[in-house]
Amino acid sequence: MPPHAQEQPFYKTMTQTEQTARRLPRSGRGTSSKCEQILQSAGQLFLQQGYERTSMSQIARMAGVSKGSLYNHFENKADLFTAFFEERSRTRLNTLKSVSRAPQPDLRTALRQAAATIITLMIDPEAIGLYRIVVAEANEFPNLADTLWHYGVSRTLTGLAEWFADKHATGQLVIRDIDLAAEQFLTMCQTRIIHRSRLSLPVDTSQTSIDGVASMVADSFLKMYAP
Amino acid sequence: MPPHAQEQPFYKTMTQTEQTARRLPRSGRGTSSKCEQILQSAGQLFLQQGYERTSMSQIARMAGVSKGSLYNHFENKADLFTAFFEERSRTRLNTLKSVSRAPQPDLRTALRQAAATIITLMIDPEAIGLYRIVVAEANEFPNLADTLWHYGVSRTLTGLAEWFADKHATGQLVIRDIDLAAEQFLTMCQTRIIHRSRLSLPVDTSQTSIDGVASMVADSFLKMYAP
Amino acid sequence: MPPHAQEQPFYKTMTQTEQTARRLPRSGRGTSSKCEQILQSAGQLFLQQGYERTSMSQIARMAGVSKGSLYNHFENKADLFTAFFEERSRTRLNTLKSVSRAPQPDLRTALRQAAATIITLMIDPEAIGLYRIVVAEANEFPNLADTLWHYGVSRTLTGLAEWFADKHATGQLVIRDIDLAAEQFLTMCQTRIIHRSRLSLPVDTSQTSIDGVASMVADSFLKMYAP
Amino acid sequence: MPPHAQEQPFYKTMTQTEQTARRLPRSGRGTSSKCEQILQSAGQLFLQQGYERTSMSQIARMAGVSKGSLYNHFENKADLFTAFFEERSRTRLNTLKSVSRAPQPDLRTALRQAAATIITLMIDPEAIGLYRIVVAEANEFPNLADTLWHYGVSRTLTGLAEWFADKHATGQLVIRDIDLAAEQFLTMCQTRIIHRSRLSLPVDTSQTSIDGVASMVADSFLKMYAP
DNA sequence: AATGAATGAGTGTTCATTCAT
DNA sequence: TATGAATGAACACTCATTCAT
Repeated sequence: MPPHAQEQPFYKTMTQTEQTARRLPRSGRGTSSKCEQILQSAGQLFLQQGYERTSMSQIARMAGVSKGSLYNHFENKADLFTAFFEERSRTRLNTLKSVSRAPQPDLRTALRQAAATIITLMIDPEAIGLYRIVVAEANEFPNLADTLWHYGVSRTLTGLAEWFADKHATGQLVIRDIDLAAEQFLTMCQTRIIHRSRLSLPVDTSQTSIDGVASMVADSFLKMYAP
Repeated sequence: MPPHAQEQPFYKTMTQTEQTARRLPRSGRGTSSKCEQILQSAGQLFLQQGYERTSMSQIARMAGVSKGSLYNHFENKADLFTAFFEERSRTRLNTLKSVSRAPQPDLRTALRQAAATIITLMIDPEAIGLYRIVVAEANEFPNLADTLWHYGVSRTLTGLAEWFADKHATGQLVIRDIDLAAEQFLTMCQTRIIHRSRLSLPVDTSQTSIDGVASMVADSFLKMYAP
Repeated sequence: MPPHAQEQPFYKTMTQTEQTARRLPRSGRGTSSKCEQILQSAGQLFLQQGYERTSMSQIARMAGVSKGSLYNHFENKADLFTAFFEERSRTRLNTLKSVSRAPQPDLRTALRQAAATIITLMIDPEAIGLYRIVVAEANEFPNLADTLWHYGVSRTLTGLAEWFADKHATGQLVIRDIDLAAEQFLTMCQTRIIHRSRLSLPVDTSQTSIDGVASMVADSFLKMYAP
Repeated sequence: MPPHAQEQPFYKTMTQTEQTARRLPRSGRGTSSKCEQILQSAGQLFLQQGYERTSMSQIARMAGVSKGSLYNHFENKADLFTAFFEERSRTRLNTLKSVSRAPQPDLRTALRQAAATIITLMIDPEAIGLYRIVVAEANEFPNLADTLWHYGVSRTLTGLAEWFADKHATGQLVIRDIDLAAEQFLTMCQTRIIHRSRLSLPVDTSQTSIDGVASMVADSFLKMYAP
C-alpha cells in the first residue's frame, strides 16, 4: 500500500481545478498552418509584453495575416490568448514530467541531478514567461493557473512522488507523506535562482550556481528523509 | 567571528539592487491629503486590475478629483504607479521585518511561530497583489522588484539571519552558511499555500492549514541544522 | 552656347532641395474616394486655420468619416498634413509653369502679360494659403518649402529662363546671367500686391491695379536688359 | 513740390492700417521688471515655436514666475502675444529706419550699401521670426501685420523715399513715382536671399553673397532711374 | 501682487471588433 | 476563408484659465 495514499486531507483541493484544466481546445484548431502561424506569433508577443500590451494588429502583422483572419480562427482576443496559453503549456511544460527518470546508482547524485534539471527547466525564458502571465492575469483569466498546474506542476509532482515512493519501498528513504515531500522538494528547488529570475532580479544562472543550489536541495532533502 | 561572513560568493548579486531600491520618493509627496487620496485610489485599482487595465480616468473618478489634477501631482501614469508601489511596499511590508523577535523557550515552537507569521503575512491580499504586480510588470518596471526586495524580502532575511546567528552562537543550531539558511527557511515557508495563493488557485488558508505547513517547515529546518 | 550656363556659382544651392521635393506620395493614396474626401476636408481646414489649429476631429467631422478612419489612410496628423500639401502643390501650382508661353509680337506686351499672369496666380487665396503654411511651419516641416519650390517656383523660373534665353539668342535682350534675370523678374512681380496679400494687408487687387504693377515690371525689366 | 505727392491713388490703402498700428500698449506695461521678464521669455518661445505651439506653462517656467502671475499682467494668451509682438517690433525693427543715411560720394556705392544693410537686417533671425509670425497668424491676429508694417516697412520706405526725392532734386536720379521707386528698391532687395531665408531654404548668406545681390539691386536701380 | 493646485474640455492616437467584398 | 476599411469608445496627456490663499 503506497504510503502517500493515506492521509492528505487538508491540501487536496485540486479536484475542481484539474477538471477545468483538462478542457480540450477547439477541435482542429492548431492543425491548420494558418492557425499555428497565428498562435506562434501571438505567443511570442504575449510572452514578451503580456496580454494587455499586445494588440491584435501587432499579432496580425507579425503572423503575416490580415486582422480579420484572426477573428475567423478565434472568437476574440481572450480566446486567442487562452488558446496560445494552452498550446504552449502542453508542448513546452511536458518536458518537466520526465524529470529524474534516469537511474542513478547514487541517490544523492540522482537527487542533485533532478534538482538541477528542474531549476534549469524553470528558468528557461519561456517557462518564466508563462509563469508571469499566469500571475499577471490571475484575476482576469483564472483558468490559466489550472492549465499551468495541470501541464506543468502536477506532472512533475506525480513523477517525483512515484520516484520517492519507490525509494521508500526499497528503504532508501523514510517518508511519511510522499506528496508533501515531493512538494517540498519542488519548493526548495526554487530557492534563490528561480525566485529571483521570476522577478527579473539580477542573479547568477551559471551551471555552477545551479549546481550549488541543487546540491543544497539534495543534501537538505536527505537530512530530512534519509533513514 | 560570525560564520556567515566567510564564503558566499556565488549568490551575492544584490549590491546594485539594494542601492537602487533605496531611492526615496519625491519629498513631500504623500503628505498632502490630495496626494494620499489619489495614491489610495490608485493603489486599490492597480492592485485589483494591474497597471495596464487601470486608467487615469478611473483613478481620478475614484479619488474624486479631476483628471488634470492627477498630472499636477505625478508626472505621468508610470510615475503615479511607481509612487503607489513604493508607498505601499514601505508601509505594508515592513511588518515582515519584526518576524520572530518574540523570545520563545522552545526553539521548535519559535520556528513554527515564525513560519506561521511569514505565511500569514505573505498571503494577505495586498502582499499577494504587490507580488503579482512585480511579476507582471517585471519587464516594463524593473525597479519594482528592487523595491519589493528592499522593503519586503531583504529585511525578513536579515532578521532571520540575525536570529539564526544567535542560535548558532549558543550552540542550538549548527549552520555553516547562515544567509543561505535564512533563504531556505523563507523558501520553504512558500510551500503549497503561498505558492498557490499567488496563482489564485483554490487553497486551504485556514489557521490549521497554515500551522500544518509551518510545522513541516520547522521540523525540516531542525533536521537540517540541529546539532 | 547659352550664356546662362557660364558662371552662377554663388546662389546655386538647390540641388539637395529639388531632390527631396521629388519624393512621390504613397502609391495609390488619393485614388480612393475616401482618401480624396479626407484630403479635401483637411486641405480646406489647414489652409484656413493652419496646422496646429486644425484638429483631427474637425477633419473627420467635415469629411464625414470617423476619427479612426483617418488613421487607416494616414499614419498621423503630420503625414496627413504633408500629403495634403504635396497634392495641393502639385495640382494647383503647376498652372504657373506655362506662364508666358503665348507668342506675342511685342516683347513689352508679352512681358506685361507674363507679369500680370504671375501676379494673378500668386494672389489666388489657395496660393496665398500654401505660402502661409510653408512660412508658418518652416521649422516644424522643412520639407514643405522644398515641395513648394519644386512645384511652384522652380518651374516658373525655368520657364522664364528659357524664354529669356531665346530672346537673348535673337538679340532682343542682352542678358549676362539668365537665371538671375528670371529670379529678378519673379521678385519684381511681388512688389506691393503679392507682398501685402501675404500679410492680409488691405490692398487693391483689381485688374487695373495688377496691370499697373505688371507694366512697371515690364518697363523696368526692359530698361535693365534691352540692348 | 515733392513729386511723390502727386498721383498714387491705386495703392494707397494704408489709412486704416496705420491707424490701428499706432495703438499704444497698455500704459506702464513693460516698465516693471516682471513684465519685461515675461515678455522676454514669451518672445523667445513665440519666435521659435509660433503661437499655438507655445504654452502659458512654458512661458511661466522659462520666465521663472508662476502661471498665475502671467494673468496678473496680461489678460490672456492672445494679449500677451500681442504685447510681445508690439514690443519686439518697436525695439528691433526701428533699426531699419536709419538705412542709408550715411552720405556717400558715389551714388552707386551708396545704393549698394543701403541694399546690403537692408538684406542683412531682414535676414536676422529675429526679423525672419517676426515675419513668419505675421504670416502664420494673419487670419487669427490681423493687427500684427499693421504693427509690422508700421514699425518695419513703413519707416524704411519713408526713409528711402526721402533719399530718392533728394537725389531727384539734385538731378542724380529721374523718378516719376518716388514711393513706387522706394517700394521697388525694397522689393528687389528680397531677391533670392531674403526670400529663401523666410522659407528656411538652404541659402548662402555670406557677406559675398549679400554684396552680390546688393550690387545687382543697385545696378538695376540705376539702369531704371539714372538720367 | 503672487502663487500653484484645480479644472474640464480638448488633443492626437490606439483599440478590439465588425462587415461588405 | 480572407481581406482591410470602418467604427466609436477609450486611452494618456495638455491646455488656457480660475481662484482661494
